[in-house]
Amino acid sequence: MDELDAVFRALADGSRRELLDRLHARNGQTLNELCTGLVMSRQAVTKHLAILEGANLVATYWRGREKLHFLNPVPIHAISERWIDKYEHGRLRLLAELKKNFEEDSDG
Amino acid sequence: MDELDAVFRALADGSRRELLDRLHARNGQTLNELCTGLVMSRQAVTKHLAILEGANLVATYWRGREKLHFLNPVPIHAISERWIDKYEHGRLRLLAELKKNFEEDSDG
DNA sequence: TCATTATGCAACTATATGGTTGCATGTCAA
DNA sequence: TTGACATGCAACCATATAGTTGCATAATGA
Repeated sequence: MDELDAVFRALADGSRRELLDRLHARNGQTLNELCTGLVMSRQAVTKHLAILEGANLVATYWRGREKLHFLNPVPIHAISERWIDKYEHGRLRLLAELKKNFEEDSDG
Repeated sequence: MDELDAVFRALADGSRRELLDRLHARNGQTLNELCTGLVMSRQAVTKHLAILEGANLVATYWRGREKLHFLNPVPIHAISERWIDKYEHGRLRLLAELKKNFEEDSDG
């Protein structure tokens, strides 16, 4: 369960989700490439990427002096399967409960 | 997109995910019921529930002096559809890219 | 060789976060 | 009516987080 926690925490930040989106759009980018167009400093991006790496969402390897970043979709698949699906299954039932509750509420 | 951010942030904390799990197990619990068995104070639970409410993950209504909490599955469905699915679709391709990259790496 | 480029490391800062405690308010039931 | 119960509100605290700046290191290429 601790792996899930790292992933959820990593995904909590919008800048990190944007970095993932950029890698999703074009995989294997260098740090500098990922920095272009962002308002924050390179160091800030480095830190975000380190957190994504720590959550196994990004894998890296060195090509000369460049560090290439690759998206690893496995942890996202994991939270989808192990956590989100649980809520999706009972979704219509839960919605019905909510609705019923609000109806009772407005009835008095 | 700001709604997604609130949901991701709300889900980042393990205590909050546990509260959602408890409501998923039994919907409509009062604050006191949700507190039982947890190590933190009632006030801490209140704050967590407020954050979940702020992200629309939990809906509440009053019955006398008791506050009932209901799970709202819609935001979880939303992040699943609007964010996670995007990564799930290209998942095998992304994995293949990762694998290929590591093979090239070990080749030299 | 040497300047340039790509990145890392460390120290520092401001604010967000998760938690606490104490007291107030409103509802229920004897 | 009054005490107990369920919850809210506010102040406070320690730590985590997101960001910065400055300097160091290593690869590239002219």
